[in-house]
Amino acid sequence: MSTPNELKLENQICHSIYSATNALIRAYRPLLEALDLTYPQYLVMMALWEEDGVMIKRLVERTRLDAGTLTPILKRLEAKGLVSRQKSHEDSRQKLLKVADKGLALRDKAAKVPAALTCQVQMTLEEATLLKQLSEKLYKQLVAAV
Amino acid sequence: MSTPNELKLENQICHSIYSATNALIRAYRPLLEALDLTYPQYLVMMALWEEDGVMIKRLVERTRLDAGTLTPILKRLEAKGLVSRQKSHEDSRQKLLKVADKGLALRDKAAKVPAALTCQVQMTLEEATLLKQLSEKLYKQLVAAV
DNA sequence: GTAATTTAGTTTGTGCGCAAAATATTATAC
DNA sequence: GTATAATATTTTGCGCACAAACTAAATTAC
Repeated sequence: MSTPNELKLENQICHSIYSATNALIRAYRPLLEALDLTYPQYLVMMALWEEDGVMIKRLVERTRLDAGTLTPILKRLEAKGLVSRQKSHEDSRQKLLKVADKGLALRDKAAKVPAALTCQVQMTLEEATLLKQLSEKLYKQLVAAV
Repeated sequence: MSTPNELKLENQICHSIYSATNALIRAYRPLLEALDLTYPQYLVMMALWEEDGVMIKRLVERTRLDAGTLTPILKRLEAKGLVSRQKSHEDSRQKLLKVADKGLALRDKAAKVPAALTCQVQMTLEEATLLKQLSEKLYKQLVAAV
């Protein structure tokens, strides 16, 4: 018996998305190295640059990383002096995150990253937008399916 | 100065793809647990079910995982008795991979996974196909951009 | 035929990604 | 007001993902 079609690699949507994502993170790496950030760290910084002074719970929502993943990332960002973590006074279970001066200074450098990455991808704006929309749809359905 | 648009999370294509991929792997997890496989291990098994008796180099091409990632995955598959690894006689740098009986038996169980996963995603065939095509395009451009 | 290069695969070290368990604090029940 | 449950975060353990360094074998210079 030969391989059924649905088990053929070339028919796996997940394989395509999976390898595209890995390739994307790999493409970000040399660009982010200049900022001494990994991609997930960069995600967290973007979330905080846009909305500062939030709790971890909020970052979980925004970055879509889970809490167990965020804790060590935030510790590393704190160790680099980019972010501060302090107990909330209202609710001491929570931790308040703030971008430090050094973290804010990094934003200008970071602003060059998206364009540099885009250069490596010759997709039209329509294609890129469509890819984003479809990915969003997939994400939301999978999260809802729980 | 507020966050420039290109640094806003909602404008990050990569964030969408990244979180969609993570959600996808998470959705596969309970289905693959029944086979005692992780998603990358499942990828490797699919590659081997379809084309058996190959070298690692060939698996790197097919699965798009790198050699340093594959080595420990293949060791785990061997430890589970699903795959054998033996030195090639023609070229003893290479290792010949073969699906073991137990690995072949797993294919029938695995055949049910794709349909089960599809149930969680309410996308049309057109959307799914488009997502796959766009992911492929992105992957190929990023790999070529090196 | 030996030195230099290339190739196939492994090892090492760091950082996720996440399930499950643990900790600590707050809210709810009664 | 104390037991119980819920919430926020951390910890633990395992399996990638991958760059860089390494090992061993085969090619190629010459």
